[in-house]
This record gives sequence, structure tokens and C-alpha cells, in this order.
Amino acid sequence: MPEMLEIEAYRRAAEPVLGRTVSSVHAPDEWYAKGDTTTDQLRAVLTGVTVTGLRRIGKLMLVDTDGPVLGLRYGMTGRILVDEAAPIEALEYSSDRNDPAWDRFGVDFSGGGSLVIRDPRRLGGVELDPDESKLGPDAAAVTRTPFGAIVSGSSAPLKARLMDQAKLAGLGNLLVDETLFRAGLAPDRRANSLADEEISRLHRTMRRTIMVLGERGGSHTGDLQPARVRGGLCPRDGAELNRADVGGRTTYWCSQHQH
DNA sequence: ATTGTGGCCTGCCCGC
DNA sequence: TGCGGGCAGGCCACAA
Repeated sequence: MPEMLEIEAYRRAAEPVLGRTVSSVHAPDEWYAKGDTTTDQLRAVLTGVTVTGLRRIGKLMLVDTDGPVLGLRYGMTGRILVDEAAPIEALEYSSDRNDPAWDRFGVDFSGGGSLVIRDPRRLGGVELDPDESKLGPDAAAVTRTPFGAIVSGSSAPLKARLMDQAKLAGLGNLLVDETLFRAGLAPDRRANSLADEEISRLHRTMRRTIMVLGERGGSHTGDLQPARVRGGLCPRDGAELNRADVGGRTTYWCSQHQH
């Protein structure tokens, strides 16, 4: 599913639309307009604007224009199509089918081309001028000191804290499980129980994991990923993996080396 | 404020 | 062969 790595790939794929002007807006799904935004508003406000920038904070993609900022969320199954081409053809837990009926939002540009969100399960959404201050620092960029404060500032399970987008933006279920697997930390530890050395190790490991999986091609390319099934065994030491709900998400971790 | 829970969306897969 | 239940998780509303 799209976590920050996939959203970054989407952002890069969208770069050809920089400088283009929106000629028409396709917004057939009222459910897909989030916050105070309506589909009428999307059509009225975006028609005629020129794209001036493309940014990403965590899983939120931001399209800057000479009008409002357009915020795009992809949920679990959303993909981007730029000029009819998809940079990522298949997603974990999504369909291999590719049905235009799943186009929930899109814009056409003067002189040709388009930007479309195709999302079978409608878990993504579109919002005008989203409140960027509601997100914590991006996980790929956060430095040790603020990261330490984020981890230490909560008694919630470590995994829940790392997935709290208001505190740290970008990690989803797969990236977090892979990071904790590599760092040797148990997801159900209380976040504020980590020693300084463990926080440093977690910070290093998180950033390295984001980098490595980014190079491999996505959040589903982790070493733990093939073992994330019932009865799976730890790829590092062969021990049984624990499977439990942590932070509201199905979580796999090694019964031996993650403490 | 923090933390935890449940529901939403829908396609796919498994077992009967 | 068809059918139904369970499952996936990002996000939000809500409760305590």
C-alpha cells in the first residue's frame, strides 16, 4: 500500500505537470472530497490554475498552484496516473485490475495530459489547502533530537507512536514493522521506555530502512515482508514470529530478537 | 491533552 | 460452481 516511499514516487512521477494549466476537473465522487472541500469547489477553484510546485509531507502529496494548494491522499489502494501512465502498476493488497471506473479525481491540462487518482477502495481523498501543521516532521528527514522527543513523549506502544502522523509523518504498517524488525525492538514496548541508545539505534535504522526500501522499490520490499503471514518464521533467526494487533494494526515481530 | 476503539471504503481469497 | 465471511489499513470520529 502507499506509504511515504510510494507517495514520493508519485510526486516524482507528477513532475512533468509542473507549469501546466488546468483546463478541466473530474470530481465525480463527493465522498472523495475531504474536510470542508466539496466537488463543486474543486471544479470551480482549480479550473484555470497553473501548477507551481509538488511537495510531500509523510503520506500527503501537495500540489502547489497559483491558486490554492491541492492536497492528495492515496489511502491504501490509491495510485496516480500522469498522462495516462502509472509509475507503480501494482500495490500490495490492491487489485491488479486497472479500471477507469475507479478514477475518483483528476484534472486535464491545457495542451494535453492529465493527473488522475485511481483508487478502488476509496480510502484516499482530495482536500483544498489542507492543514499541513497537523502533521509531524517527515520520517525521512527528522533528526535525532526531535525524534528522541517524539519517542520519549508517550506511553503508547512504540509502534502506535511511530505511526501517529501528527507526531511523525510517513510510516505505515509495513515500514514500521520492517524498521522495528531491523532495530531489534518490540512493537508493544512503551515508547517512553526506550533507552537513549535504543532511540539512536531506532532513528538510524528507520532512516536506513526508508532509504534501502526506497532503492528497492517500495514499502513492500522489506526483509520481513515475505514472512508476514500466519505461522511465518523470522528471516533472521528462524524463530516464530508473533502476530498480534498493536496500535490497531496487524503486527508481526520476532519472538527472539525483538525486545 | 492522551490513548484506545470502532467504522468506513471495496476487492480479493479462502473454505464450504 | 457460487457464495459468504474474513481480511487488508489509512484516516477519522468518538469515548474515557
